[in-house]
Order: sequence, then C-alpha cells, then structure tokens
Amino acid sequence: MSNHPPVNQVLLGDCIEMMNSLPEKCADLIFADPPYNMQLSNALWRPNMTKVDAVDDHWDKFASFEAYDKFTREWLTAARRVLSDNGTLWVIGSYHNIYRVGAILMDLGFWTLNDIVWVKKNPMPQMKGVRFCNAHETLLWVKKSQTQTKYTFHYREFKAGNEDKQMRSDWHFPICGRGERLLVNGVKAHTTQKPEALLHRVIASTTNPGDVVLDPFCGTGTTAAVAKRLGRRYITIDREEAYVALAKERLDGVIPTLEEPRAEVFVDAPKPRIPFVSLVESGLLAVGSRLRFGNTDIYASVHADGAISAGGYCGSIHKVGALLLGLPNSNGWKLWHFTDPETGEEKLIDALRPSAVVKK
Amino acid sequence: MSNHPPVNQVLLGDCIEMMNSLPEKCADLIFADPPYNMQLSNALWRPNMTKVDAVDDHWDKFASFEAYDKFTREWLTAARRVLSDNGTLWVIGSYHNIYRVGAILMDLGFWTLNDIVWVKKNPMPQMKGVRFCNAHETLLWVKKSQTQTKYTFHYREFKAGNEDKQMRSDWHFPICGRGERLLVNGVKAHTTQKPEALLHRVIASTTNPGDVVLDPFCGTGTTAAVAKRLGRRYITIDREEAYVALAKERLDGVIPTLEEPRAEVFVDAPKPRIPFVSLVESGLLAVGSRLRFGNTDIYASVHADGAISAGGYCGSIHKVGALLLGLPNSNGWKLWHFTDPETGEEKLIDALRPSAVVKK
DNA sequence: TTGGCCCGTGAATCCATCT
DNA sequence: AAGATGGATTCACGGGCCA
Repeated sequence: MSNHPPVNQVLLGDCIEMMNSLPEKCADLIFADPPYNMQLSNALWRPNMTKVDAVDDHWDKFASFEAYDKFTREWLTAARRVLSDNGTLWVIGSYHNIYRVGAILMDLGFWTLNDIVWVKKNPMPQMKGVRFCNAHETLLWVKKSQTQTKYTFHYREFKAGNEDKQMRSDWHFPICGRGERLLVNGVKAHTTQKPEALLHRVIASTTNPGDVVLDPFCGTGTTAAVAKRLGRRYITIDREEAYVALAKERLDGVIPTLEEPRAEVFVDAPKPRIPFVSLVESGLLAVGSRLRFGNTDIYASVHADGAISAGGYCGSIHKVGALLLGLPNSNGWKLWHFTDPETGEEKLIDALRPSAVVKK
Repeated sequence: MSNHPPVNQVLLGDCIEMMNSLPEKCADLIFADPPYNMQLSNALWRPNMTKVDAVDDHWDKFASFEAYDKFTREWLTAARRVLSDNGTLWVIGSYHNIYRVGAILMDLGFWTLNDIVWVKKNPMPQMKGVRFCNAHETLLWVKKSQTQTKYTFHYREFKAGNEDKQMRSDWHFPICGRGERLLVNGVKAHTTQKPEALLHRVIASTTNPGDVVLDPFCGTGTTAAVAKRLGRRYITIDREEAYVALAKERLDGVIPTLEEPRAEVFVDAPKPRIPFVSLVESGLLAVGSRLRFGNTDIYASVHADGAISAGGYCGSIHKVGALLLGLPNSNGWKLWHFTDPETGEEKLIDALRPSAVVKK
C-alpha cells in the first residue's frame, strides 16, 4: 500500500483487513454504522438450527455477545490505527448493540465527546403494543484519547445556523423516505439506509473540506455520497459486491456543491488576540490614562509597558481584574472601560482590539 | 427477614446488602438512579465568571472502570434476585455510565424492552463551545430474561393519554427546577434530584396500583414519593443517613391521589399536539380529579396515565367524548371542563394546553 | 396588578499557547 | 513535560425587585 490512502474509492473486502492495509492515521473522520445481527436471529437459534427452548440458556446468548464484542473490538482497533491523531470517530446504533459498542469504545481508550440521539419524526410504529415506540437511534462521537486536545468541531458555525443557539445532542430528522431510498428492482436496496441529512450534520460539523472521511460499513454509500457532495474525500468499504457496485453507481451521480469562500468577518467571533500593550504603543490608549473597573468607583492607571495599577495591585489587566473580583482568573478585556476622547462615552477596552489590529 | 417485604419504608444501609436481606422476588418494579461516575477534573467557570456547582460527591467516585463495573454487576445481581418474575427494571444514566450499565445488563441476562431518552427542555449549556450541548439522559427498561412473557405495560392507556398515538421512546420534560427541588438551609439537598414528572411516567406506565416499587438509590426519595402519590407501595434504600431522614420527611407529606375505578369499556382508537397525559404528569391536573362533560351532569375521572373514565367508558378524552355524543369522533380538548382550584371556575381543559407546552 | 430587568442555577467527562 | 498565562465561553426558567 502506498503512503497515500486510496481516496474517493469504494473498496471491496472485509473492513478489518482493508483498514489494516491502509496507511496509518490517514482518516480525519470515521463514521461507522456497524451491523448488529446478534440477537433477534442468532440468539433464538443454535448454530445447528435447533431452536433454543431452555428458559435460561445463558451459554448461547453469552457466546453470541462474545462474538459480537470480539468483532467490535477488532474493527474499532483497526479503525483506531487509521484515524488521524486529530481525528474523531462516530458510531451509530440502536439499543441492540450501542451499549456494547459504547463500553468497548471506553475500554479501548476512546473518550466520549457526546452521545447524540437521532429522534425520528416518523418511526416505524410498535406493532404489538407491548413496548414504547422505538423512535430514536443513538450516535456516539468520540476522540482517540482523553488527552487529545485537537479535533474539528464547527461550533460557532452550527450555532449561527441554529438560531444563534448552540446545537444540542437531540437531532430531529425524518427517516430515509421514498424519494431518497435506493431501490433495486423496486425493492429497497438496503434495510437500514440512513438519511443524507443525518450524515450532512455529522460531516459538516466535524470535518473540513478536503478531509478524508472513512466509512468501514459502506452499505448504500450514504456517508461517501454526502462526503463527496460536501467537498470532502472519502474511503468506504463493504464486503458485499452488490453494495460496492450500488455505491459506486450512486457516487458517480453525486456532484460536489461548492461553497463560496466564507466572508472574513464572522459575526460573534472572538476578537483578534493582541497584547494589551499594543493599545498603548499605537496611541489608542495614552500612558497614564485611567480605566474604570466595571461600573465601580475603582480606576486603574495605564503604564507604558502595558501593566496597570489599581487597588494597590500592579499587573496585567487580567490578573488585577481577577484579584479585584476575588477569582483565580478573569478576562480583563471585558472588565475595564476607557473614556472615548471624542464622544466622552465609556466603552470596554475590548472595543479597541480591532482598531489595534488594523493599525498593527 | 420475614416473608413479607418491609414496604413503605426508607431503609438505611448499603443497597446491595439491604437488597440481599429482602425476600426474593418481592418487587414488581425496580427504578435505579445509580452514581454516574462523572470523572470530572478541573473546575468549570461560566462566561459570567461564576463557578458551576459540579457533582463532586464522594458517592460518585470510583477508582476505575473495573471498579465501576464490579459495583454495577453487584447491585444489578442483587436487584435481579428481588425482582418479581413478572417485574421489570429501569436504570437512568448519562453517557458516562449508561453504556457500561447497558452492556452489563445484557451480560446478566436482562432483556431490553426499550431505551428511552429524556430530552431536557432546559439543559445546562455547553460552556466552552467545544461539544454539542448535552441535552438528554438515557433510561433503560428491561425485563429479567428474553423468555419472560408477562410484564406490566399500560400501552393502551398511555396511547389514550397521548392523543391516541402510541407513546414514543423520546420523552420531553424540563429538569428539576426551583420549586420542586428540595432545599436544606437554602442549599440543594441533593445534586441530582430527578423531576417527579419523569418518575410519574415510569411508574404509571409500568406498574399497577398496589405494586411494590423498589429504588436502591433513594437520594431525595423522588421514586418513593411518586409511587406513594400514585397508590403504589415502595421500598427505598440509601446509605446516607441524611438522605434517609430527608426522604422520610418528604414521604410523610405525600398524600396519595386516589384514582376512581376504571370504566369497563376501554375505547381504543386512533387521533392527534400536546399529549393529554402531560397535564397529569406536570401536575396541572391531579390524578383522580373530575372533568365535566360540557354543561351536563356527566363527570369523568382522570387516571394517572391520561386515560379518563366516564359514563361506563374508559379511554382518551376524545374517544370517551365521542361515545357520549354518539359521534364517531370528537375533539376532547373542547368538551371537558376542569375546576380551577384557585378560582373555582370551570374551564375547558383546552385552556391548560399552553401551560403544558411551556412546561414541556 | 403587571411587565420588564436582573440574577441564580442545573449529573459537565468543557481551552490554547507559550515558556 | 509541566506550569504559567491569556482570554474565550451559556440557555431556559423561575424568583425577586422595581417602576
């Protein structure tokens, strides 16, 4: 295998073997929708196709849980190897498998960022009236380790797209409907095809354009299709030739929708980081000028080196502010006010930061 | 220990030992809110520079995942012994623990009926903008084994109380706020008190009046309080004397709200905005309160699950109303009147819907 | 009485960079 | 590598105060 991963391809084969043949740390994001076929079918029948009738035949169930756990550990271990050190991983599942997957993720050292519930607008009803209608699925979003500090998350952008409120852990989407669902000879091509809207939120929120998105359980290729549409690269794997063929055909029809470049000024973005002293150096604040602490009677005087003096303390705007507040730390930019020499208005020194950058 | 369980008591002691000292199979329902093993490290400050009052209670400290798993296996094993063969068990948790709990439940032979997501209307925000806002918790509802055939589930009644649509796995309740939260000397008595509305839905949907409800992690006694209010018996355990004393005092103040007997004929039929049961869960309508049918002499009584009984029929506000009118269907919101406890005025229950929406 | 504003607070695995 | 420093970051609801 080359040093460069085979991007924008649908690979045929066992996902564990295929991932192990890819270069290390080549994926920026992994999204996985693994099978969970261990209970409803397997647990009812023994391997020799006799029906399990014992009331508490734990052996059979235990064996199939173990097999599922082994499979899960193996594909997650392979996934971990190909995941970039700044990458994150998503797994989707239902109550049949997600608890086992979640526990194994923790055991392998992954660290949970969020669990997300996909609340279905139109779930399959509960036919027999013996349970609550199962109207959601669960996604786990994890990083490689507790100590990993960097990962991609477009918090600010999704907040802007969500009525200026931070995006929550409950996501509301309809299930994959008739217009979206892939059919082969009039019957659905895959039983658990996921809606593109769900993958859109996953990929758009936790990757950047150009990133490599890996899906080890391709199916109809929804992950790869949304990745391609959003200008990401993809690698996806399935061991069924039929799915590989289907996904390739689907992907051929996907045209990336190019975003225009983002405007320079993001409203509500943090101010540029500048040293406080540059306000003094640039003349925006005169040496010796006075800063009011909040709306109190406490004033600080500005020194030529960017330190300030107030209440008997000399130090940074942050440290002096924190001491006056009795807190371990503070953001001095949001505490101190200067008097605008033109209007006589009192304003936060925070308002001077953009000017200082322009002046540089 | 006697053959009869010590019902309607708050027991002081380790829940594993205490459960092992109870008679076998004495509980019809177990609801457990175990420690979540939150693993918090540093203090968290809000943007307004106040400190988040974190859950740093000693009872939430575990040395490792293994220690937490061992604890979980032990209390679940003890719970299994005291759970009736027709009983079911609920556990609530967050992503910190629920995946481990779920896997262990399966390993012990419990069989999942549903996982339920409690979607919080008003969660604590994500302070640092580095994740999605964690806006839900998860409940697991399980039976003792795959082969268990009998358990209590008031499917029809909750469907009747939910606009004639089957109750789903996503439950929307606000968190336990001021007003409901117990205070001791002005500070919260417990860091993780659960809202009564949540327990109402659990207990009303999966037990019958007179059933024994066991909660091994009593805390402020919410489970027992709701059980008592709904005419169930309770056993609850805590190893902290302070919590036991608090719960006892709380329970002394709880008066059971008696339901009238259910009418013989249950009307079951399909129709739809706010589930009527929300009015009951949120306390806007008391269990057992009476609703007047138009300006007639006919009165209905309200059941804990949102069904009503009147004129010999039990069912939704819509279907019972329709039968009384001799029509195929009706809008129950426009038919039934309640008496405002403050003014003594009769008003349409429709008038309560906005309040319920706000609460939701 | 009512409406508006301010403040407190809730199960939270919650920073980035430089020295 | 660990510690110090700069400075970025929140939503819904209820209660109390004041006009």
